[in-house]
Amino acid sequence: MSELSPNDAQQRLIDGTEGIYHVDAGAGTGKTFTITRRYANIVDQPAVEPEDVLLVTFTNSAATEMRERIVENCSYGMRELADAPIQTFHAYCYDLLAEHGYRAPTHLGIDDRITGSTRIVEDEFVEREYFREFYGQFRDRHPEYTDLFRVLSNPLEGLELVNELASKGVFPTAEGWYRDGADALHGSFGAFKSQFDAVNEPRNGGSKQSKLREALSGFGRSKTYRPDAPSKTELRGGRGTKQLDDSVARDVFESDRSELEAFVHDLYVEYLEFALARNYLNFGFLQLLAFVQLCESPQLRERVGFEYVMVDEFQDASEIQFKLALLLAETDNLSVVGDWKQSIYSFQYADVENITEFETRLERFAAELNDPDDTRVGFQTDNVERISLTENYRSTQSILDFSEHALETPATSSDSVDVEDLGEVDSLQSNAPFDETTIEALAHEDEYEAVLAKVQDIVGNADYPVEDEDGEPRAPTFEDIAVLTRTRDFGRELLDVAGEYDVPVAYDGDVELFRSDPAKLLLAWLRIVDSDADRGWAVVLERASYTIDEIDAILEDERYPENMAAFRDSLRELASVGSLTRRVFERYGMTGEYADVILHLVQSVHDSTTFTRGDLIRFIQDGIENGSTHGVHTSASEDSVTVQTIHSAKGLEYPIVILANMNEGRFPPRTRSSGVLRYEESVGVRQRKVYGEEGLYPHIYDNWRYDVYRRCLPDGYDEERRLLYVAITRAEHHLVFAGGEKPNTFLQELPVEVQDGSTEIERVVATETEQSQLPFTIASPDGPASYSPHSLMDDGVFEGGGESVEIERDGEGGMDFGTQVHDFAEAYVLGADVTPSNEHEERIQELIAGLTGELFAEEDAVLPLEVDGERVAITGVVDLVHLTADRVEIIDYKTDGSRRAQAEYRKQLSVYYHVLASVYPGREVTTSLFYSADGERVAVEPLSRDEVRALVQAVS
DNA sequence: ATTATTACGCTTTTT
DNA sequence: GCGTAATAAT
Repeated sequence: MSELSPNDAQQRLIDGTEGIYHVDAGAGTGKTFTITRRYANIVDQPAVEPEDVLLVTFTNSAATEMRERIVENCSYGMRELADAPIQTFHAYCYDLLAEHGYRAPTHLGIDDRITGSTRIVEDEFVEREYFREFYGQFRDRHPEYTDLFRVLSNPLEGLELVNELASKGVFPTAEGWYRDGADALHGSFGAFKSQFDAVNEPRNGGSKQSKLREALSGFGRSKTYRPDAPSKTELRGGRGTKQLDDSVARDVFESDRSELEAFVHDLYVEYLEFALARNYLNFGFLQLLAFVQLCESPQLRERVGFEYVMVDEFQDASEIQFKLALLLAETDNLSVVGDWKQSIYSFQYADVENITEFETRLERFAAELNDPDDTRVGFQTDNVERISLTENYRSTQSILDFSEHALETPATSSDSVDVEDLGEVDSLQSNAPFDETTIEALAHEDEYEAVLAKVQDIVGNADYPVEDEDGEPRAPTFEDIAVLTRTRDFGRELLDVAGEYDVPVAYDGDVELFRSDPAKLLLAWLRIVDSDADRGWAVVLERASYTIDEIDAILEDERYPENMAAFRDSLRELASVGSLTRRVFERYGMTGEYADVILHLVQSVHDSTTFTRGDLIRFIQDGIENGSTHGVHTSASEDSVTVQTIHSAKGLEYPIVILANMNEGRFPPRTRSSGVLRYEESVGVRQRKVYGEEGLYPHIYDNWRYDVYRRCLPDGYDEERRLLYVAITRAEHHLVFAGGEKPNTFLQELPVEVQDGSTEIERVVATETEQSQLPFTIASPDGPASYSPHSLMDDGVFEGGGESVEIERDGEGGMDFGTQVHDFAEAYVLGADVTPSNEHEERIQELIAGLTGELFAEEDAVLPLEVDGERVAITGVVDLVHLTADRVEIIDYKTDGSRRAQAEYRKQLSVYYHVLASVYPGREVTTSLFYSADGERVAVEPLSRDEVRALVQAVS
């Protein structure tokens, strides 16, 4: 945000430090700017210290940014604000419990304590492992719930339900439910009935059936209900009936759920006890216990309560977080700042009604929190001042005007938006220096290619002007463009295709860790160690460049390569999966970020449970299947297009946004609605499936009541429209919508003409100049002046470092054996008609045959280095450079006799590594040695630039 | 114009 | 198993 002085609305908020404020801060309206000024204004009062002001954000990075920007704007320095409560709800709750939460579990009747050693489980997959273990014990302890265990085929749904309840402030106690939790679990017929009535109203002035009746047209299709269920006709009435009978509502709502409720209670409280006994808390429990501790102790509220509470990004808050804010507010100096139109995190329990229904929820929650003997919210809640920030500092007016269409566009052909129900949309006014915006849409069956072609069309094109530093128009570069997508998969695919054409594209976001090479290899070795499983050996052998025929033969005879079998045996002797993991990664020289994160995960799971190899196998398989993601740092290269999900682009801005993947398929997902267990405020806790009576109906039946009531719950496309809105409002100057073979209704209905995309992509060629970017000078490495890998092979003596080392040979082919093999390899890559004359050459041939993409051999693989315009020679030549869309593999052939000189090879490969890494930014560069004696490929970890530089300088 | 039935594609997002 | 588009039936 570049504005220097606040506008009127911002100023009102900055100055209005006292009282309750509900701020509608639209996209790009200088929200952070205003909040930091307001904060500065508050703490600059003589009677107010930073510790009196709670400023809540939803990410740690947002908290850090806030803190930094506040320092710029107020009289306090970074040191004085270092401990100021500018943090996330989770971080605040953690601190609160660490200091005051010792007895928190006892308020729920749980005899346990929170201590300094209580950890937070941040990784959801690690927590799932814990939960699985808990669930196993729970099952054994509760034979009375056999029917529910059989219904709940996926135990993790239990965890999901527990987290959902925790996010809404529904907590168990040892004996029952905390405060009014029991009511919450039952739901309220009145609330349900009004939802029922709303969807059961006939449409088109009575000529058309209600939404509810239409939604139930498939009632009972492909499922079996218990015999007491009504038939489809009984439920809906005959053809021509317009709505369901009123009595259905009561029939659906009232059913005996006592067993389910008891089950949910026991599962919930016993899992909480399990976690506490294991000394860990998840994010939900963290907030749960902080809430309970605050609720139960007026003294604590007195002590930690804040004179001022501000919540940023309030549309991301869950119900429990709203309530926590109320408990922490000592006075009515409470302000919430957010934009309901950007609420896209419902799967993370964000509750958009916190902000759309702020005033009524505030009153209701305050009333619920207050007891006759304990006033927890001690201020008036009926005097809320609303401020709307509408001056936009990001986008052109064309884009801002267009963005409103997102909220009104139908998502499917049968969908319609009721503008009345929409909520208040305060139109934004642009501040852009010029508005030469293009808004266009394209669809092409080769969507990836079409998007990349569009990127190339835009870059350098004066028809797509963006702003330079002085606010003047300039032609765009790759960096100005962001491709936003709904799914990670699309982004990753686009990255692959971009690699094929050398279009500079970088993916920004988490990666699917378990689908990476290190994870797959680890899984393979685990399977080998466990049971010599074929699908383990196949992966390992393939990695070692055995051909399919060879692999088949080896698996058939179970005659595994000796060195591999020996490695397997050594793994079998290891006691822990942690050390096994480390050994596997060591063997392959995998020391990168991926391997580190996997090792860390394995160890964190292993530390606190009895984790076997079998468990680890399942853990990784799970990760692969579910595509579990983890933050792994990928270095951003220079001028390149950013690809990211819309969710991760929230809060960011780009001159040009291409919103891709606008294809059929519902989004965002609604996993919670399809689960077996579900909680909804109006109807309470419900189960979708029920079990037939023992002996009579041996199958699992669907619960017809569930099928009806779920059609009464709000189930629109509002969040999907908001996602669209968020994507559009990221754009400063230009917008492109892109779809594939089957564009979705959004793409068809938005007021923009959809053109046929072009797929003509110009291949980008790496330029010579990039090769001169290495900032260090290369001198001859040590060793004889004419040294090369070949010379080593030729005479078998390496004279580096002043001492001669005799290379041992198996006597397979005389002194120039290595040269022959290399000559064969080079001829083979260059397309000469050669046949292998020994098994070394055969293995190299197989290695090369298995590589797709471009291959550079021998002399072609030499990369001249230029430093300050001077050509610098490197002695030695790598044997093979293998180029694919996303990888550069540098491979040097060795027979087995040369292992002694590995340090030297490493140095040489490292130089190539850095050269190629700068020539092909964005691709993964690997260095390895291929041993033709056993067909094994060994990864070599390249030295860092500093290490190479130090070595080179030491020699020269 | 409205309602009923069938065919088909997809298993998504992340503090 | 679910929702949607396409198609058939009234």
